[in-house]
Amino acid sequence: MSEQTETDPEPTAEVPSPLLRRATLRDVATRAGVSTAAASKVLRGAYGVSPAMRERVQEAMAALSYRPNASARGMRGKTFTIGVLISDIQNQFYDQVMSGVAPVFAEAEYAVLIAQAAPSVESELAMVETMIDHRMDGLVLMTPTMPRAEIERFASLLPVVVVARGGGGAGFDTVSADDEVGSALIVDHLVGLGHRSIAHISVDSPDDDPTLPFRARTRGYEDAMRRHGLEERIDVISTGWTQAGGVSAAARLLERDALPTAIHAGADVAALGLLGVLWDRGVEVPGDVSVAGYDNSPIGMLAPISLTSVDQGADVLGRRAAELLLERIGGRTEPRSVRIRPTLVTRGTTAPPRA
Amino acid sequence: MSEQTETDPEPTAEVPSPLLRRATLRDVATRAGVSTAAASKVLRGAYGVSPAMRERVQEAMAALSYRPNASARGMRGKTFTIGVLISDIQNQFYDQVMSGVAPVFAEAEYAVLIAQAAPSVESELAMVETMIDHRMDGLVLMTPTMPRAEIERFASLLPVVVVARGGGGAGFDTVSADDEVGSALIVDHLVGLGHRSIAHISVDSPDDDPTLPFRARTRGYEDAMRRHGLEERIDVISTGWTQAGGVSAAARLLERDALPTAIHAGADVAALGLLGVLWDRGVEVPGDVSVAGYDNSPIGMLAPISLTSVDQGADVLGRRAAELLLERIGGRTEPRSVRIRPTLVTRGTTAPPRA
DNA sequence: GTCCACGCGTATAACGTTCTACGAGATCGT
DNA sequence: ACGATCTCGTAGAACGTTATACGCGTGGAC
Repeated sequence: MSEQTETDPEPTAEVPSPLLRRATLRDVATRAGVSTAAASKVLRGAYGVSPAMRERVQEAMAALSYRPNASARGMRGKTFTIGVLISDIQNQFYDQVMSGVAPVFAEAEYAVLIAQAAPSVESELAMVETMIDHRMDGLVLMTPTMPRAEIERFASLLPVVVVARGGGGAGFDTVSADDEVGSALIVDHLVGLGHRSIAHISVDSPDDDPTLPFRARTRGYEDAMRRHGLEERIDVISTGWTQAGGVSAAARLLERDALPTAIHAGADVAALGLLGVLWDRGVEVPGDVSVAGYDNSPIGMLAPISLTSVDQGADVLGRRAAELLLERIGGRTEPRSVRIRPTLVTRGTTAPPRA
Repeated sequence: MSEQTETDPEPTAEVPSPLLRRATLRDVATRAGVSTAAASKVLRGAYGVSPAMRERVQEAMAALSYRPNASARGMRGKTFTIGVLISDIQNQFYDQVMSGVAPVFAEAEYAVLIAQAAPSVESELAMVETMIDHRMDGLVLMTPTMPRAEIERFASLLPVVVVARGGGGAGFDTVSADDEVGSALIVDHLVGLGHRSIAHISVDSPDDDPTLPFRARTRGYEDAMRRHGLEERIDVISTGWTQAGGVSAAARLLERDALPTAIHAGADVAALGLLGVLWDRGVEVPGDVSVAGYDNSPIGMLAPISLTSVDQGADVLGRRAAELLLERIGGRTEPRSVRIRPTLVTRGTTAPPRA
């Protein structure tokens, strides 16, 4: 609307109608008495700047509280922004992962923006496309359920790291806890307590990609059962790893003549839904039935719940993922695959079966 | 966490493509045999396109699976992207709000990206700046704790709607539940049960802006106490509305000679932390002390917790916020302020005091 | 027949960066 | 003394859109 005067006495008492009029690199350059190219060099820490010039430009930037326009940057160079895809933001696990991710990118001066996907492959794909539209410099995908081919396709466009879905990839990195091992930890623990009738809640999905967490954990459960000579007792209930999934699993179990003596719920959220129903029906935990979750979420630690679970080391997962992504942005192309060994956390919901 | 193993799968067959080579509007135009200006018109649904041309261009877009470059768009026009600031992503309340926000923007063909702030004003400011750097078309701020002047400043740059922090604003809209009323609902409920000794957990913060939720809820508590002639019994413990805040509030209370007969925890998360300690110490709830939360989060509904709480209508809050933001983007400048009446949800953690 | 409005397209200048050239001095080896 | 080299700085062309300003037929009104 009106022209900008540098000798503006009072910092605008009026409403600034020129939507989004922030200082630009050209403003900085003008104020510092150099070319925009020079200002850009200072901004990027590029070669060819004298200490004197750097000083002046930085001063001008501070004085104008200059902030680089990410859109403009995205047109030619980098945006210094990382995109994170989270499907189930409810799940505290991802929040814990983020607490590992955030400081690494903050340290490297990358901004982080999160895209929340609805629980469907289409939504995941759409959100990833959106992040690419915004020219993010790299992507962290939290337990994507999309086909691996799609992940490869994205990875051919920009650096990608997948968290909590193992198996490695040709063009991207993966960071995950070993779900088969974690699942076996639970079975071993329950068998060690004397259980033989152990049910497992899995996810009802047509996708049988072996790297999907629920496939891996179910495989770990089945292998462990076989290893203990309990092949006949393998008992998988496929609903879903949500609170609702736990509720319907409980309903199915309660329809039977007898409950199993232990349930490996696959995820804490599912265990919570399951526990809610059991408690309501007066089923005693761990008296009548032992219950184990997976993820070691903060809620499960609460005294009245005290859920036995498996810790995936979420923050470590997040930190390693961020580090790998930075490496990839730095130019590495050989894929890497980090696998963390999960640990069992024994609490009050598991105990020996009633004699 | 235990140590991890790192394996490197077979090296990449090849580096797939020149990073980020997607179809551009020019490609579309060439394929359709028109100018880029024409293609742009079709893309934006602007005036001056014949049905035939529209047809051909749309066909070309589909064939090339064209996606507009948000960075380029951001340089001149809009990015069709909304930014959401969430401070405490742990808190399920915001997830519920998002479930109201998302469909509205999806319908209007806006993408939504989330910035997660650490719990500090500096972090909030930095994340908002980041979103402006990316030339978002509008911002939804979830319970920002930054000074109102800062919000006004941002609102002078782009459309802003504030959720769950009331009071209205000069240059932005607000959508919130009435915290004073909600807080009074709890006090009335407890007094109705016969309680007279009712403590309240608030937030330890130097900021006394009356629109901050914790100020409003504490005000509501105090007013209600006065209204019931319990002015002398006003008892505010300022720690924080987090699980940890609940834990330290519990510690402070247990140091005393006698516990209050009821506690208005201010937030479900704080109530959970509080409950954990009480349960551990063998304090019976609601026998020895009644506890009420605020937010009506899914965890509190779980049978063994069964937390009395206040429902803010999170999804309605989210939907209205999104609608208001779209209006603002559409050109409205008069501020609007939506206030929702919260409702009490009575559950198992509140009961009459022991005679 | 002229005039003008209208419908439909195109040409082109931004937008704010990055980055490749390139030039002007200063420094240096011989 | 004289190129060769290095250091520090500038010019200017992208990048992919949007939006303004035109141009050019058509056809209706007079």
